[in-house]
Amino acid sequence: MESSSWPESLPSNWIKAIQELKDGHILTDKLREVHGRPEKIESDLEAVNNVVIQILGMFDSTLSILRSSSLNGSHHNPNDMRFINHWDAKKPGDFGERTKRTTTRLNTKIGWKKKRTNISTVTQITSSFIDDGYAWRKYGQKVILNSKYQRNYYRCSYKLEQGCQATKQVQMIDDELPKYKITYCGHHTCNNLQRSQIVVEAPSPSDNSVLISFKTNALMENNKVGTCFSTVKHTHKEGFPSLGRLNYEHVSSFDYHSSCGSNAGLSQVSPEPMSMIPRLYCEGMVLPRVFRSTCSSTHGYMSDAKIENHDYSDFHF
DNA sequence: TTTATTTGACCTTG
DNA sequence: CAAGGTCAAATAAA
Repeated sequence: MESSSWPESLPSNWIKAIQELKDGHILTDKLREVHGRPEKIESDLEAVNNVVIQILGMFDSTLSILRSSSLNGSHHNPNDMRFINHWDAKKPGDFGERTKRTTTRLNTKIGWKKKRTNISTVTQITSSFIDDGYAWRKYGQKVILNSKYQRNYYRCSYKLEQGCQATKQVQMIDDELPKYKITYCGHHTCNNLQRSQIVVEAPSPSDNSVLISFKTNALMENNKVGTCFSTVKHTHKEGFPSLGRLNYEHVSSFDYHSSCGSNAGLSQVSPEPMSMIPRLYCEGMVLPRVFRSTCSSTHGYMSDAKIENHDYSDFHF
Protein backbone atom coordinates (compact mmCIF):
# COMPACT_ATOMS: atom_id res chain seq x y z
CA MET A 1 0.00 0.00 0.00
CA GLU A 2 2.28 2.68 -1.25
CA SER A 3 1.20 6.24 -0.98
CA SER A 4 2.54 6.85 -4.48
CA SER A 5 -0.15 4.60 -5.89
CA TRP A 6 -2.86 6.99 -4.73
CA PRO A 7 -3.93 9.86 -6.89
CA GLU A 8 -2.58 13.20 -5.81
CA SER A 9 -6.05 14.61 -6.04
CA LEU A 10 -7.19 12.70 -2.97
CA PRO A 11 -8.52 14.99 -0.29
CA SER A 12 -6.35 15.48 2.76
CA ASN A 13 -8.63 13.60 5.11
CA TRP A 14 -8.53 10.56 2.83
CA ILE A 15 -4.77 10.69 2.77
CA LYS A 16 -4.84 10.84 6.54
CA ALA A 17 -7.12 7.79 6.61
CA ILE A 18 -4.78 5.90 4.33
CA GLN A 19 -1.85 6.79 6.52
CA GLU A 20 -3.73 5.55 9.57
CA LEU A 21 -4.37 2.23 7.83
CA LYS A 22 -0.74 1.92 6.83
CA ASP A 23 0.37 2.54 10.40
CA GLY A 24 -2.17 0.02 11.58
CA HIS A 25 -0.79 -2.50 9.12
CA ILE A 26 2.71 -2.04 10.47
CA LEU A 27 1.53 -2.49 14.03
CA THR A 28 -0.45 -5.57 13.08
CA ASP A 29 2.71 -7.05 11.63
CA LYS A 30 4.39 -6.39 14.95
CA LEU A 31 1.63 -8.27 16.70
CA ARG A 32 1.95 -11.15 14.29
CA GLU A 33 5.63 -11.43 15.11
CA VAL A 34 4.82 -11.66 18.79
CA HIS A 35 1.93 -14.01 18.22
CA GLY A 36 4.09 -17.05 17.71
CA ARG A 37 6.26 -16.27 20.70
CA PRO A 38 4.23 -16.57 23.90
CA GLU A 39 7.30 -15.96 26.05
CA LYS A 40 7.61 -12.52 24.50
CA ILE A 41 3.96 -11.81 25.09
CA GLU A 42 4.37 -12.59 28.75
CA SER A 43 7.51 -10.54 29.17
CA ASP A 44 6.16 -7.53 27.36
CA LEU A 45 2.48 -7.68 28.04
CA GLU A 46 2.05 -3.95 28.44
CA ALA A 47 3.69 -3.23 25.11
CA VAL A 48 1.41 -5.72 23.38
CA ASN A 49 -1.56 -4.14 25.06
CA ASN A 50 -0.50 -0.70 23.90
CA VAL A 51 -0.11 -1.88 20.32
CA VAL A 52 -3.61 -3.33 20.34
CA ILE A 53 -5.03 -0.10 21.69
CA GLN A 54 -3.16 1.90 19.07
CA ILE A 55 -4.52 -0.26 16.28
CA LEU A 56 -8.05 0.07 17.57
CA GLY A 57 -7.64 3.81 17.75
CA MET A 58 -6.41 3.90 14.17
CA PHE A 59 -9.37 1.90 12.93
CA ASP A 60 -11.79 4.18 14.75
CA SER A 61 -10.05 7.24 13.43
CA THR A 62 -9.99 5.95 9.87
CA LEU A 63 -13.63 4.96 9.89
CA SER A 64 -14.58 8.27 11.33
CA ILE A 65 -12.78 10.05 8.51
CA LEU A 66 -14.21 7.83 5.80
CA ARG A 67 -17.70 8.04 7.11
CA SER A 68 -17.69 11.77 7.50
CA SER A 69 -16.48 12.03 3.92
CA SER A 70 -18.93 9.63 2.37
CA LEU A 71 -22.06 10.56 4.28
CA ASN A 72 -22.63 13.60 2.18
CA GLY A 73 -21.28 12.34 -1.07
CA SER A 74 -18.45 14.82 -0.99
CA HIS A 75 -15.23 15.39 0.82
CA HIS A 76 -15.32 17.82 3.62
CA ASN A 77 -14.01 18.67 7.00
CA PRO A 78 -15.77 16.43 9.51
CA ASN A 79 -15.81 19.27 11.98
CA ASP A 80 -17.77 21.45 9.66
CA MET A 81 -21.17 21.64 11.30
CA ARG A 82 -22.87 22.45 8.03
CA PHE A 83 -22.54 18.86 7.02
CA ILE A 84 -24.26 17.38 10.02
CA ASN A 85 -27.46 15.82 8.76
CA HIS A 86 -30.85 17.01 9.81
CA TRP A 87 -31.19 14.24 12.28
CA ASP A 88 -28.57 15.74 14.56
CA ALA A 89 -28.91 19.35 13.70
CA LYS A 90 -31.38 19.88 16.47
CA LYS A 91 -30.01 20.50 19.93
CA PRO A 92 -31.88 19.97 23.19
CA GLY A 93 -33.74 22.97 24.31
CA ASP A 94 -34.50 24.13 20.82
CA PHE A 95 -38.14 23.55 21.39
CA GLY A 96 -39.86 24.93 24.42
CA GLU A 97 -43.27 23.84 23.28
CA ARG A 98 -44.81 20.89 21.52
CA THR A 99 -46.13 22.99 18.70
CA LYS A 100 -42.72 24.32 17.87
CA ARG A 101 -41.27 20.83 17.91
CA THR A 102 -43.95 19.56 15.56
CA THR A 103 -43.24 22.23 13.00
CA THR A 104 -39.52 21.59 13.00
CA ARG A 105 -39.83 17.85 12.83
CA LEU A 106 -42.05 18.07 9.81
CA ASN A 107 -39.43 20.19 8.14
CA THR A 108 -36.78 17.53 8.72
CA LYS A 109 -38.72 14.70 7.15
CA ILE A 110 -35.94 13.93 4.70
CA GLY A 111 -33.47 13.54 7.52
CA TRP A 112 -35.64 10.99 9.26
CA LYS A 113 -36.09 8.93 6.16
CA LYS A 114 -32.42 8.90 5.35
CA LYS A 115 -31.56 7.84 8.84
CA ARG A 116 -33.84 4.85 8.83
CA THR A 117 -33.13 3.50 5.39
CA ASN A 118 -29.36 3.81 5.23
CA ILE A 119 -28.25 2.86 8.68
CA SER A 120 -26.45 -0.40 9.27
CA THR A 121 -27.33 -2.61 12.16
CA VAL A 122 -25.74 -5.47 14.02
CA THR A 123 -27.90 -7.81 16.02
CA GLN A 124 -26.57 -9.88 18.85
CA ILE A 125 -28.33 -12.49 20.91
CA THR A 126 -26.90 -12.94 24.35
CA SER A 127 -27.86 -14.62 27.58
CA SER A 128 -26.78 -11.65 29.62
CA PHE A 129 -25.99 -8.00 29.25
CA ILE A 130 -22.68 -7.36 27.63
CA ASP A 131 -20.43 -4.47 28.44
CA ASP A 132 -19.50 -3.30 24.97
CA GLY A 133 -17.23 -0.64 26.37
CA TYR A 134 -19.40 2.32 25.54
CA ALA A 135 -21.52 4.48 27.75
CA TRP A 136 -25.19 4.33 26.82
CA ARG A 137 -28.11 6.44 27.89
CA LYS A 138 -31.65 5.20 27.77
CA TYR A 139 -34.02 7.40 25.85
CA GLY A 140 -37.06 5.29 25.28
CA GLN A 141 -38.99 2.13 25.92
CA LYS A 142 -41.69 0.63 23.79
CA VAL A 143 -44.17 -2.20 23.85
CA ILE A 144 -43.53 -4.42 20.84
CA LEU A 145 -46.21 -6.36 19.07
CA ASN A 146 -46.22 -10.11 19.80
CA SER A 147 -43.53 -9.69 22.39
CA LYS A 148 -43.98 -10.19 26.08
CA TYR A 149 -41.25 -7.71 26.90
CA GLN A 150 -40.73 -4.10 26.07
CA ARG A 151 -37.92 -2.91 23.84
CA ASN A 152 -35.49 -0.45 25.37
CA TYR A 153 -33.77 2.24 23.34
CA TYR A 154 -30.33 3.58 24.14
CA ARG A 155 -28.17 6.22 22.53
CA CYS A 156 -24.51 6.99 23.07
CA SER A 157 -23.99 9.13 26.14
CA TYR A 158 -21.78 11.39 24.06
CA LYS A 159 -24.36 12.12 21.40
CA LEU A 160 -24.78 15.69 22.56
CA GLU A 161 -21.13 16.35 23.34
CA GLN A 162 -19.60 14.78 20.26
CA GLY A 163 -22.50 14.12 17.97
CA CYS A 164 -22.04 10.39 18.19
CA GLN A 165 -24.95 8.74 16.39
CA ALA A 166 -24.64 5.22 17.75
CA THR A 167 -27.76 3.76 19.25
CA LYS A 168 -28.79 0.35 20.40
CA GLN A 169 -31.97 -1.49 21.21
CA VAL A 170 -32.22 -4.13 23.87
CA GLN A 171 -35.11 -6.50 24.07
CA MET A 172 -35.62 -9.58 26.13
CA ILE A 173 -36.55 -12.57 24.03
CA ASP A 174 -39.50 -14.66 24.98
CA ASP A 175 -37.74 -17.90 25.64
CA GLU A 176 -37.42 -20.47 28.36
CA LEU A 177 -33.95 -19.14 29.06
CA PRO A 178 -33.27 -15.45 29.64
CA LYS A 179 -31.89 -14.04 26.42
CA TYR A 180 -31.51 -10.54 25.08
CA LYS A 181 -31.57 -9.31 21.55
CA ILE A 182 -29.25 -6.34 21.27
CA THR A 183 -29.35 -4.36 18.06
CA TYR A 184 -26.61 -1.82 17.45
CA CYS A 185 -27.48 0.94 15.00
CA GLY A 186 -24.91 3.23 13.50
CA HIS A 187 -21.35 3.40 14.74
CA HIS A 188 -19.56 5.38 17.35
CA THR A 189 -17.82 8.55 16.30
CA CYS A 190 -17.06 9.52 19.87
CA ASN A 191 -13.69 8.94 21.47
CA ASN A 192 -15.00 7.66 24.73
CA LEU A 193 -14.68 3.95 24.49
CA GLN A 194 -13.72 2.61 27.85
CA ARG A 195 -10.79 0.60 26.63
CA SER A 196 -10.64 -2.93 27.78
CA GLN A 197 -7.78 -4.31 29.72
CA ILE A 198 -6.42 -7.14 27.71
CA VAL A 199 -4.84 -10.09 29.37
CA VAL A 200 -2.97 -12.49 27.15
CA GLU A 201 -2.32 -15.89 28.58
CA ALA A 202 0.22 -18.38 27.37
CA PRO A 203 -1.13 -21.17 25.23
CA SER A 204 -1.80 -24.45 26.90
CA PRO A 205 0.38 -27.35 25.81
CA SER A 206 -2.62 -29.33 24.65
CA ASP A 207 -4.31 -26.55 22.77
CA ASN A 208 -2.60 -24.57 20.07
CA SER A 209 -4.32 -21.39 21.02
CA VAL A 210 -3.74 -18.16 22.85
CA LEU A 211 -6.23 -17.14 25.46
CA ILE A 212 -6.90 -13.44 25.56
CA SER A 213 -9.08 -12.12 28.31
CA PHE A 214 -10.73 -8.76 27.88
CA LYS A 215 -11.65 -7.03 31.06
CA THR A 216 -13.19 -3.62 31.07
CA ASN A 217 -12.11 -0.65 33.08
CA ALA A 218 -15.27 -1.04 35.04
CA LEU A 219 -13.62 -3.85 36.88
CA MET A 220 -10.54 -1.87 37.62
CA GLU A 221 -12.16 1.24 38.93
CA ASN A 222 -14.43 1.15 41.90
CA ASN A 223 -17.87 2.68 41.76
CA LYS A 224 -17.92 3.07 38.02
CA VAL A 225 -20.05 0.11 37.25
CA GLY A 226 -23.07 2.29 36.79
CA THR A 227 -21.52 4.23 33.97
CA CYS A 228 -20.35 1.23 32.11
CA PHE A 229 -23.50 -0.71 32.72
CA SER A 230 -26.05 1.91 32.08
CA THR A 231 -27.90 -0.64 30.04
CA VAL A 232 -28.23 -2.91 33.01
CA LYS A 233 -29.95 -0.37 35.12
CA HIS A 234 -33.37 -1.12 33.79
CA THR A 235 -36.50 -1.18 35.80
CA HIS A 236 -38.24 -4.38 36.72
CA LYS A 237 -41.71 -3.00 36.88
CA GLU A 238 -42.15 -2.33 33.15
CA GLY A 239 -39.20 -3.58 31.18
CA PHE A 240 -37.50 -6.87 31.75
CA PRO A 241 -38.35 -9.20 34.56
CA SER A 242 -35.71 -9.52 37.19
CA LEU A 243 -32.89 -11.90 36.50
CA GLY A 244 -31.59 -11.45 39.96
CA ARG A 245 -28.43 -9.66 40.77
CA LEU A 246 -25.96 -9.84 37.94
CA ASN A 247 -22.40 -10.69 38.69
CA TYR A 248 -20.60 -7.73 37.20
CA GLU A 249 -17.24 -9.41 37.01
CA HIS A 250 -18.58 -12.30 35.04
CA VAL A 251 -20.81 -10.30 32.80
CA SER A 252 -18.16 -7.82 31.80
CA SER A 253 -15.39 -10.28 31.24
CA PHE A 254 -14.98 -12.12 27.96
CA ASP A 255 -12.56 -14.76 26.97
CA TYR A 256 -11.42 -15.16 23.42
CA HIS A 257 -9.74 -18.33 22.29
CA SER A 258 -7.63 -17.79 19.26
CA SER A 259 -7.88 -21.07 17.48
CA CYS A 260 -6.30 -22.31 14.33
CA GLY A 261 -8.75 -23.21 11.64
CA SER A 262 -11.99 -21.63 10.59
CA ASN A 263 -11.99 -18.17 9.18
CA ALA A 264 -15.67 -18.02 8.55
CA GLY A 265 -16.44 -15.79 11.46
CA LEU A 266 -14.00 -13.13 10.50
CA SER A 267 -14.86 -13.04 6.87
CA GLN A 268 -18.44 -12.62 7.81
CA VAL A 269 -17.80 -9.72 10.08
CA SER A 270 -14.88 -7.87 8.66
CA PRO A 271 -16.66 -5.74 6.05
CA GLU A 272 -18.69 -4.04 8.74
CA PRO A 273 -17.51 -0.72 10.07
CA MET A 274 -15.32 -1.55 13.03
CA SER A 275 -16.71 0.96 15.42
CA MET A 276 -20.28 -0.11 15.02
CA ILE A 277 -19.65 -3.73 15.73
CA PRO A 278 -20.01 -4.66 19.35
CA ARG A 279 -16.65 -4.86 21.04
CA LEU A 280 -17.24 -8.57 21.28
CA TYR A 281 -15.99 -8.68 17.70
CA CYS A 282 -13.93 -5.56 17.42
CA GLU A 283 -11.44 -6.56 20.05
CA GLY A 284 -11.14 -10.05 18.67
CA MET A 285 -10.45 -8.83 15.17
CA VAL A 286 -7.21 -7.28 16.29
CA LEU A 287 -5.44 -10.57 16.10
CA PRO A 288 -4.79 -12.34 12.84
CA ARG A 289 -6.83 -15.37 13.70
CA VAL A 290 -10.49 -15.88 14.19
CA PHE A 291 -12.12 -16.43 17.51
CA ARG A 292 -14.92 -18.39 18.87
CA SER A 293 -16.26 -15.96 21.38
CA THR A 294 -17.22 -17.42 24.67
CA CYS A 295 -19.24 -15.22 26.93
CA SER A 296 -18.36 -16.16 30.44
CA SER A 297 -21.52 -14.85 31.93
CA THR A 298 -23.19 -16.02 35.06
CA HIS A 299 -25.01 -18.53 32.92
CA GLY A 300 -22.03 -19.54 30.88
CA TYR A 301 -23.91 -19.52 27.62
CA MET A 302 -22.35 -18.84 24.31
CA SER A 303 -23.24 -15.52 22.84
CA ASP A 304 -24.26 -15.33 19.25
CA ALA A 305 -24.15 -12.43 16.85
CA LYS A 306 -25.04 -11.71 13.28
CA ILE A 307 -25.07 -8.77 10.96
CA GLU A 308 -28.26 -7.60 9.44
CA ASN A 309 -28.81 -5.18 6.64
CA HIS A 310 -25.32 -4.58 5.36
CA ASP A 311 -24.80 -1.21 3.87
CA TYR A 312 -21.30 -0.75 2.62
CA SER A 313 -22.06 2.29 0.57
CA ASP A 314 -20.19 4.41 3.07
CA PHE A 315 -17.13 2.25 3.10
CA HIS A 316 -15.35 1.68 -0.16
CA PHE A 317 -12.42 -0.54 0.68
C1' DT B 1 -27.93 20.33 42.50
C1' DT B 2 -26.83 17.50 38.83
C1' DT B 3 -27.50 13.60 36.09
C1' DA B 4 -30.05 9.66 34.50
C1' DT B 5 -34.47 7.37 33.74
C1' DT B 6 -39.36 7.15 32.87
C1' DT B 7 -43.15 7.81 30.05
C1' DG B 8 -46.65 9.86 27.13
C1' DA B 9 -46.79 12.44 22.99
C1' DC B 10 -45.18 13.08 18.55
C1' DC B 11 -43.36 11.53 14.20
C1' DT B 12 -42.03 8.33 10.34
C1' DT B 13 -42.73 4.37 7.78
C1' DG B 14 -45.00 0.74 5.38
C1' DC C 1 -53.86 3.35 10.37
C1' DA C 2 -50.81 0.52 13.18
C1' DA C 3 -46.32 -0.22 14.72
C1' DG C 4 -42.02 1.26 15.88
C1' DG C 5 -38.55 5.02 16.91
C1' DT C 6 -37.53 9.42 19.16
C1' DC C 7 -38.22 13.54 21.93
C1' DA C 8 -38.43 15.99 26.05
C1' DA C 9 -40.91 17.22 30.42
C1' DA C 10 -41.46 15.11 34.69
C1' DT C 11 -39.52 12.34 38.02
C1' DA C 12 -36.07 9.68 40.50
C1' DA C 13 -31.56 8.78 41.96
C1' DA C 14 -26.91 10.03 43.18
